Amino acid sequence: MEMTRTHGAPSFEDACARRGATPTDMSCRDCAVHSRAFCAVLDDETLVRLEALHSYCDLSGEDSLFMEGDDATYFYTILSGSFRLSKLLPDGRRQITGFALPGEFIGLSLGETYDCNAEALTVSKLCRFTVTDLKQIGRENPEMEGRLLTMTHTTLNYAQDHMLLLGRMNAKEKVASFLCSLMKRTAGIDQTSDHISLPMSRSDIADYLGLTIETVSRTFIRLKNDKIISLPDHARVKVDDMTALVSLAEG
Amino acid sequence: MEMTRTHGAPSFEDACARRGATPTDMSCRDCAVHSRAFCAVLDDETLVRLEALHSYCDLSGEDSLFMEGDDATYFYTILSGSFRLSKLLPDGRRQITGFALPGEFIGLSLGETYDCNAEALTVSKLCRFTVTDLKQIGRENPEMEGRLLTMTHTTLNYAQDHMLLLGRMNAKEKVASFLCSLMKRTAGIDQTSDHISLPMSRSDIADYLGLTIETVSRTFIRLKNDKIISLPDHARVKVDDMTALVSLAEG
DNA sequence: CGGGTGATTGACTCAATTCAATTCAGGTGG
DNA sequence: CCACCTGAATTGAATTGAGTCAATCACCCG
Repeated sequence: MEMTRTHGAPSFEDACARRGATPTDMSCRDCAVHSRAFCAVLDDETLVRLEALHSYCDLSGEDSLFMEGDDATYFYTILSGSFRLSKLLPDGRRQITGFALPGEFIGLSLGETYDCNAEALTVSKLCRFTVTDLKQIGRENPEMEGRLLTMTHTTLNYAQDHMLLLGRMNAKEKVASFLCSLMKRTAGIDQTSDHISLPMSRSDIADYLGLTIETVSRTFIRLKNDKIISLPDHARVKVDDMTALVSLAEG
Repeated sequence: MEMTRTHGAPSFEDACARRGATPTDMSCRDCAVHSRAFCAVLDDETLVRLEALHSYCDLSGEDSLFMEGDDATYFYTILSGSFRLSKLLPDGRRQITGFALPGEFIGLSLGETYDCNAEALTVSKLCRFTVTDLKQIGRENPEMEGRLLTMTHTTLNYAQDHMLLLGRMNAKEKVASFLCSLMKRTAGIDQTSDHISLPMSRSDIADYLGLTIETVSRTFIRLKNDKIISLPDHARVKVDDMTALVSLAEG
């Protein structure tokens, strides 16, 4: 599986272990992402139990959390940072199926193994449970499955919208749509004025939108020439004409 | 919303009502799709209750079951036939996000309204519950949410594989991949020898694969010229070189 | 046997890719 | 502090795979 190297995933599943799980004495109820996370529906008593079962895990940018086919040992909740989830073809072509943000979970899978690759985009902190523990908690707390269902369904909705983008939009619409969704999704988490910050590389954007890096680059320039956005630097975008951007994004 | 006409969805949500719900006296336990459906995990007592709550609904090919934005009144399980699920851009461009087969459910949504269009491909029979009743059953039967979670997760997995196809495969790989998945999915339901039957039109295949009908047509011919498939008629495909087809499909 | 729809085929176009420089930005060490 | 290095991003030129447009064909169905 060395073709993943070409996408810069230097380390493995146990980046966590290497860095050491760093339990803190903060309670689950006070966790910054509690209200957004799967555990939001659990009662206080269960939360206390969770505190005994969880461990933490820190990654820096480009670290791989797990790869498709690895044994699905842990279930993770993102505390801070962001992740890219991807699938690969045998020859290395990559499709990023989504970006995961704080509060969201990663690593839930149907079988024994993970079904996608997960890599940190930035310095990130995760809270993890073993899949075994998670299943046990689920059995004892039926409301949790409902919560996981809702969250999985939200992801499915994103996936379906993204299929429409991949299959039926042109480059300009794809980029506009990407910028709009990035704005919407990060709105609640880190409001950075009117600038959209891009935590991912051009290559990530390309593999998310089904384009090449060259086309992504050219499309940003075209949107700039159309006076719809400005590009203060590589990692930031300022929206100058929101109406035009949204109307492009809608198709 | 008249652009949907161009995709041949002549009727509305209440095709059901028009045709009349046709309750039979068959019990849920004896239902042909019971073991595959969401209700497989419910106990006998609950199944008896379901029998009082459900109604049936018949559609013929091209009938629309519901459209994106319609009030999500019913939750449906497919008893026979097949459906296409799609999303539209305002100008009518369409992406088919998936095909639904007997045993699978359609119509589960996060909000008050359906989030995609659902149309019958063939004569079809559905079993339906009101969303209100379904929620009630869910509250009383926690194992049902787990079942819905698994089924939704399966759909999400298909969606992620399909994103890889849409974003990163060429026409030949897309068509090969489509034929392989059709073979795999229908294997358990209606085994029709070594012929794959295509219940959907070229236009449906095109909108599923993110291609045009012309390209789909040309690609079938190219696969035929490569001696990988034969085309006895428009609605059927015979696989002559499975190895080559699979290796194309993998990318 | 005509009419109509869906599928195929052909000729041409073009949006996006490919390949090849070039520029830019951030980090390092003298 | 600046020259150098490296990987990422941009830019340019040439290519091409899939799309568009326009017939034509094949098959139902009345």
